[in-house]
Amino acid sequence: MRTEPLPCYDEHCYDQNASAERIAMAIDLCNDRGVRLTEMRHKILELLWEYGRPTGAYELIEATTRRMSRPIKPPTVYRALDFLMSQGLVTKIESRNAYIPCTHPEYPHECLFYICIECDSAVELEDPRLEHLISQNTALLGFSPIRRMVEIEGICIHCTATDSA
Amino acid sequence: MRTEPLPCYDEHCYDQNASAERIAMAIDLCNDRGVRLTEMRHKILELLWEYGRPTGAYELIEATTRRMSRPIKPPTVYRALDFLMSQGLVTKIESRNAYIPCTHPEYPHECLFYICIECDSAVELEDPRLEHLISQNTALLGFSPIRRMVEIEGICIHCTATDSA
DNA sequence: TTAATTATTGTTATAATATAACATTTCTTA
DNA sequence: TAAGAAATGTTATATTATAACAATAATTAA
Repeated sequence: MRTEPLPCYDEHCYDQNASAERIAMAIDLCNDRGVRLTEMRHKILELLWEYGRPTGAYELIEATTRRMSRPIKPPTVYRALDFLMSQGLVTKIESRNAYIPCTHPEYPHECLFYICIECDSAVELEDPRLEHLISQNTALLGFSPIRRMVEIEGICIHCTATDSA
Repeated sequence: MRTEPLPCYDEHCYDQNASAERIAMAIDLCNDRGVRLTEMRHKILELLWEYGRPTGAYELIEATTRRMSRPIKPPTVYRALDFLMSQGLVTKIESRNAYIPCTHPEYPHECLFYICIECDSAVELEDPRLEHLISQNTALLGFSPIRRMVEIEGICIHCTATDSA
């Protein structure tokens, strides 16, 4: 069972592991948009990058409580998560009730998550063909899409290797 | 806000609204597989077809309690749902914490759900291209998929018409 | 055909996830 | 600096789901 972050297979992604760079990007992005990445929001985004895997809200509540040496309550963390999601900085993995930092908040995108049920890693991919395919279906149905969730659970390459070793 | 069931756009689907036929199909399928569609499981599947939309577990608990004139507790309903999901008769809509009967339990399939955030309807589509696309990505990642969730939230054609009227 | 075994359901309690409502603090800007 | 807006703190509770063990029903083996 691996817990370290996995590399990103997206050509746009220069370094998925660089938590500090991700935070810097988030700060810039919030400045550009005129929204505030407050201390609480910052800390929670930072924690999510450190964890590098889908993380539950209550795990984040405990982590911020430890890190800030005072009790942080659920609404505080949920509100920060709502903000981060509204800015595309974080995505909720619905099938796990867990939150993961977004690799590419800088431009709008539709992503797929490949989630390993053994090591809990999640890889984010973008695939324009998926968007195309969904667009075709929505046109056929007369459906106006707003939010898309594509989550594929399975066994990642590392755990497959470990399992067979 | 519409609540009646929507037609199925899948060419394999001869009549999505025929709850009785769906139940008959489930009975046959369970017989063939040597598993038991008990009274409780039957009732809950029936309720799901009657509701015709993603339905929460606690809504089902209340409905079975009414229908059976005695208190049905959460574990009973959750266990029935687990069984129905294991047989492909029901799918959980993860983004809503809700359950919906599956249009095509008779053969293995990967489906997409188009969920209307106004009328709560959910249309199930199958699209082999999605499967193909995901297979390509999983091959690239060395990822072995087990379970796939594709949920698209938006506004359905009926609500779009109603909204603009 | 009954006893043993397994599968299912009942029951109680509680875990895990999330939000409502209102008070307080912090930030922005007039 | 005061007023208004935004964010956070706090308490309580809603919602979703499962653990653990008891009782019952169905199936199988003797």
